[in-house]
Amino acid sequence: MIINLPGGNQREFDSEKSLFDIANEISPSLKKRSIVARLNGKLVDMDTVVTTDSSVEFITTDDPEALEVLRHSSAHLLAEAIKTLYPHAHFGVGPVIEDGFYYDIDLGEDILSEKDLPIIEKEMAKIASQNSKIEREVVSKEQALELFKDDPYKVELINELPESEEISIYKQAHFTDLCRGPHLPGTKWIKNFKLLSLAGAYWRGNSDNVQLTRVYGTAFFTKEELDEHLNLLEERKKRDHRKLGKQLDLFMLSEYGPGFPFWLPNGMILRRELESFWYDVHLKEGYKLIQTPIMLNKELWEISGHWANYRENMYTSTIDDMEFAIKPMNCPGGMLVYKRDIHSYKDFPLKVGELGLVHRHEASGALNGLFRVRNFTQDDAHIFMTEDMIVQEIRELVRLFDYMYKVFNLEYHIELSTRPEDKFIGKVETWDRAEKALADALESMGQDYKLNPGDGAFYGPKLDFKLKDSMKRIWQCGTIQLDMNLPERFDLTYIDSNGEKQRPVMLHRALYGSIERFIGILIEHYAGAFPTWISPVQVKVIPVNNEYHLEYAKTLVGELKDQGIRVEIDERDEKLGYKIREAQTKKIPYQLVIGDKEVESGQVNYRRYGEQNQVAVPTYEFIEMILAEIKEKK
RNA sequence: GCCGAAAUAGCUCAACCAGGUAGAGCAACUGACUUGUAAUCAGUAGGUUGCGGGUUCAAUUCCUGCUUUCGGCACCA
Repeated sequence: MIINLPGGNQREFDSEKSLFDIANEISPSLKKRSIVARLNGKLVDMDTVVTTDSSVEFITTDDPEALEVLRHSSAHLLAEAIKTLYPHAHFGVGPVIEDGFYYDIDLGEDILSEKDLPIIEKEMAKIASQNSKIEREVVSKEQALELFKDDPYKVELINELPESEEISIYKQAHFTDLCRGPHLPGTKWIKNFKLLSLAGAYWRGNSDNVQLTRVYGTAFFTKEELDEHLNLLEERKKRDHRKLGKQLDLFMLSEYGPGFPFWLPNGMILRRELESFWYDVHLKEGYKLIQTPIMLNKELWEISGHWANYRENMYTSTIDDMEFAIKPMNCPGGMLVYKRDIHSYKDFPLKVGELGLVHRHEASGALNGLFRVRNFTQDDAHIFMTEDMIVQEIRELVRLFDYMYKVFNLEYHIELSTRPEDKFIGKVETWDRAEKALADALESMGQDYKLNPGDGAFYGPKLDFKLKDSMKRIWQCGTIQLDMNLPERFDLTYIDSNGEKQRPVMLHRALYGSIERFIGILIEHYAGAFPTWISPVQVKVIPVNNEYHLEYAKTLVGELKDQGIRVEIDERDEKLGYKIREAQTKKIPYQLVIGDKEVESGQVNYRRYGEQNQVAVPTYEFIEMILAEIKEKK
């Protein structure tokens, strides 16, 4: 039997051997470090016996796959501990997730609270220290059903496994789980783990099903890595935009309006900067700007289809015996504007933008700071054109989006969502053409994207721009959606070169997505230390001694204000250190300390936020520098 | 919406487990100090303990309904 190893090496063995033995033959230390192995491309347990010529790659603790195995086995260990403490517990699923693992558990009448987590952890550690072997066994469906007959969730899973699939179970000490594997050779590897949180989670992710208790945890091979991860979690909490929003006086929320954010003066500056940037860019790009009403007659929403499809999320009001709805989207209003005029193919592409305030009644449990609110401003635009313009327009948009996101140093990836399986309107051929147009545009630019089959809106395929925040959550911000529905429903037309009426193609697109959410992401992205151009206060002037330096400081503030720089002076009778500390905690980009030296030389002494060194420059030089920085959006 | 947890001064938190009508730091205000890169000192004021109901001689504390927030789930045209 010949075993091919990575790097073109080969070993020959007379008889069948377990992967343990093979690793041992290569080197005892390899055996010690190996968690699982890739046998002919498939990850398997170390006690797997190899009988024929094969390729083998040992996965050691250094490989990323090993971490997943560790976490998967940690989930089993968690289950075993729970089973020990709560013998009546039934188990759902316990998979590995991005930063750890979880297990869904039915505890019957029992309720777990955070206080129980350390107790469970202790039990886990106790079991792990016994170093029981984790062993795989293949069973028939009947055996599996018999084995898990008291576990209703497992029975459900077993019954849904395809007949062709081999059913395996994993045994460790006093616990056996239905599992595909692979797993660690033994529980002794599980040393550095932590249970993090509890949550309710619907069985199989369906809200019609019962809710199980989900325990989240994480695990690493070394204590250092675990500590580092836990520190990271702490760090992320510090960046939480809700916390920073409070500290930096950006926005507030009130019980009187759950999900309706209030913008404070500092937050308004962020908004206004983002909005005026948006307006500038869009005017440059040839967009026309409009504003449509917040509230429109129910009949309009019947035409648009929102009344039938989106009513649950709409706020309504009856006025003069007529029913009105507050707009959850801007498009129907935009349609009315389009229909006001007769359009020619010569007008195309017609790009119409609107920063429109929409209201959506989101589920109470979904609300989350600025990330999920009930009223928000969409930076919407509708682009009307002929079908053969699609590829070119998409290219233009991807370029525009890329430019805007780069200004903020934001990472993103694009997803192409295609026709839903059953719920869609229009002809399949039209969908195919539209999807191809989107894909062609991306490919012609060499732009990578992920395919999201069946995830399109019912009215058309879309490109979503997903930004990653500091909590590693993915947020949909930008979106480009082809709409094959509204032009039809509103009977939009244009006159083609033959003088005949035609149906235009329409794109919806949003770049920030929602200004509120985008600001939330920026707060966390910058940890509240905004680049100068959007910073609510750009410069803080601090006189060393009011008696001698206040006058000069005030003159300086005047000069900066004349240049449009947002500057504040701290003229309180406090120690210098006190005022500096406050300027630092408010994360103001530049603090200028004005004392004798500056007054005498006509200079300023600045310190950039996040830096320790102080720089003395002539006032005009400082002004030139900061103006350039603002202009370049740094 | 669902599961679980929480709500005390403007902010961050204590007192609650074993009921006896709340305390600290920061911020605010007053005064003194007159300062060179992250907190000067002293004093003053600040609370219907989220809202309502119940148990009790007595409720911030125990029970309960509601509201909001947090962690998730579901949702997210």
